[in-house]
Amino acid sequence: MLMSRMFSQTRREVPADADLASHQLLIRAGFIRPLAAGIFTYMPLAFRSLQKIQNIMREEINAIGGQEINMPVVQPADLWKETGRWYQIGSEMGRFKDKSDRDMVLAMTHEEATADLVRNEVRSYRQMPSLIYHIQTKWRDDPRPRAGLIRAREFTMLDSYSLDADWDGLAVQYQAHYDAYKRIFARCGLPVVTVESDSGMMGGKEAHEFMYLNPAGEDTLLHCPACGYSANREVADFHRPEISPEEPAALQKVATPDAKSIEELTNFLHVTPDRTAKAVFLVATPAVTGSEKEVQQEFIFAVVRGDMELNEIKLANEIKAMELRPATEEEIISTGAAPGYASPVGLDFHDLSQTHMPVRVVVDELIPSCFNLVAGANEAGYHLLNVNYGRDYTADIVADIASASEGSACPVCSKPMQESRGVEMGHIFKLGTRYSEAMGCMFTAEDGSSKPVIMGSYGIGLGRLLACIAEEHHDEKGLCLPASIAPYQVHIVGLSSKTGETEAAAQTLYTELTRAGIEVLYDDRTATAGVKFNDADLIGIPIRLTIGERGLKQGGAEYKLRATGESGIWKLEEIPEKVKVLVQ
RNA sequence: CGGGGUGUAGCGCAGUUGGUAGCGCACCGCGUUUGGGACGCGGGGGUCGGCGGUUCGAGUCCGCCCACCCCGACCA
Repeated sequence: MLMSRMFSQTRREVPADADLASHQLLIRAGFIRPLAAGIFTYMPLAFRSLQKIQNIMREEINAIGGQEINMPVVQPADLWKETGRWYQIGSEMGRFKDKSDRDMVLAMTHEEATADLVRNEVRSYRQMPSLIYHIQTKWRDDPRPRAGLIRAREFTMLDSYSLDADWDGLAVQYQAHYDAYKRIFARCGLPVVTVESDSGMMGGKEAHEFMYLNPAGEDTLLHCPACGYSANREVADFHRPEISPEEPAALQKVATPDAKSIEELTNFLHVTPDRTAKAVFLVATPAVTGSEKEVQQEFIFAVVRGDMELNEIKLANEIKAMELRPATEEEIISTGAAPGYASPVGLDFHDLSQTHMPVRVVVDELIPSCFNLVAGANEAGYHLLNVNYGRDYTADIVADIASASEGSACPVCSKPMQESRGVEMGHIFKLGTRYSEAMGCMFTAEDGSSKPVIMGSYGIGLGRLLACIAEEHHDEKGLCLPASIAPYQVHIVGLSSKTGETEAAAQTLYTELTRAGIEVLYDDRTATAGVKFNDADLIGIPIRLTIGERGLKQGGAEYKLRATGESGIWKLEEIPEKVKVLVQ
């Protein structure tokens, strides 16, 4: 490629609206251009890198038996109504009507399309195991796109779908993806860690995420250095501390004016947060499948120890809620509780005339083993001392609903865990029969019975991957993408000379390397050396070859490796061979 | 959706008490240059985010709206 003909231009200035290094550099180097919030054009350089990433993906997924297809982005809403996701998913889903007023969906993911395909194609256990995949556009109208390609609204995803006749088969394909994904990230030069995760809107049994550790990440991970346990905070388990027994003391009401928060309360009473109970109020919408009818919301009265945070994901999973939102002050009062001074003590939740909503009390599993906690008195300005679970109140559910945090005891080995931030690069799900049952994907088993197909789904976001690779591989001068995914392998910087000999030598080298099958970006512009060098650093092609009088005098070209800075002289005739060795 | 910020040339920005809109880079022409973002001369480029209001007069003051960015809520 001649740089004088390249469509994209580099920029000297840092774009004013980009914060993250990857975002700034991808724009400055001319890889991407924004069209709207979270919507980008991939320019020729990014397009080439993405194609290389795609080819790595194809090789790895084909190697585990994948067959590439291409499913539509625009889909009839009927499919999504069948699985219930039309109703479960909110404004994140792109919806519109076609000319005959039919509800349509912009695909966020392709489980429905896959299930529809499967129910029409798969009849027999003999057709499985099977694995189909595509690399396709997704639309997710994120409430807050940010960080350039890392959190976009429109993006390309590799998503594959495994089909099995039994659970053992799913386990095999799940593990195959786990391994293939690790190879994909390794080949792209991106370090990732795997963690147990929540299955979120996908549903299903088991899930893992592939995380790129980076402070800019939006997920919080817990990792045990001692035994290797790692999980997303959304689902991370932890050992609750041992509580030394105490004699339950008599309840005592004390005035605690203006002590609405745990911090104010502990300061006022001179106790530590672990001696208090924290009440959190939420309104839950129960999960539904495939039905449009109104569902009864319920009021959730959640209690965790004062030094811990409620984990809404765990809670939602525990009570099988589709959606949780904070309760309003009116709703809290209607249960008889006093906002800021609330506890389940002394409340009767059976009278629904006030709340119009059933109430469930859910307490964290640590609470029943605690003694003499401080809790709200359900009267503004007062708390109760010596509240004991069992004696003073009970719960409908006792469960793990608290978040693990830095230092929490590992659920496996009880050693303290560490917290870190990560970007979700890939997510794999054991869907099981969540979609096949809802959409009637049945096959005839060996014994003649009819059974639902057992599915798995697996995804990697391509743009996010490119952005994180850029995040990992850059310096103050620009990008230095790994050779496996760099848009070109060699960047020839052709300097000008009075005699024209450097131009001629650069042109010859360009032709020769291209003929040898090497991808070359040749800077043939009439710009000054500084401009060319700076652009080469910014774009970050792995091997830079400078053709100038200085090098030609020594019988060759100066090479410089972008990633390491290693440099020297290569004789012109040996360049193709040297390059081939390096980019392998 | 809540909080904060920014919208002026392709990019980065300035624009005072309200008085016909500027700088740097980029771009075009000519010339001189040519090893780390050259120089001279000349030139083109604007619905000052939009609509409405105040005013003799609005980039500037007021109101509403929109877009983009950041924090939070949210998020496979």
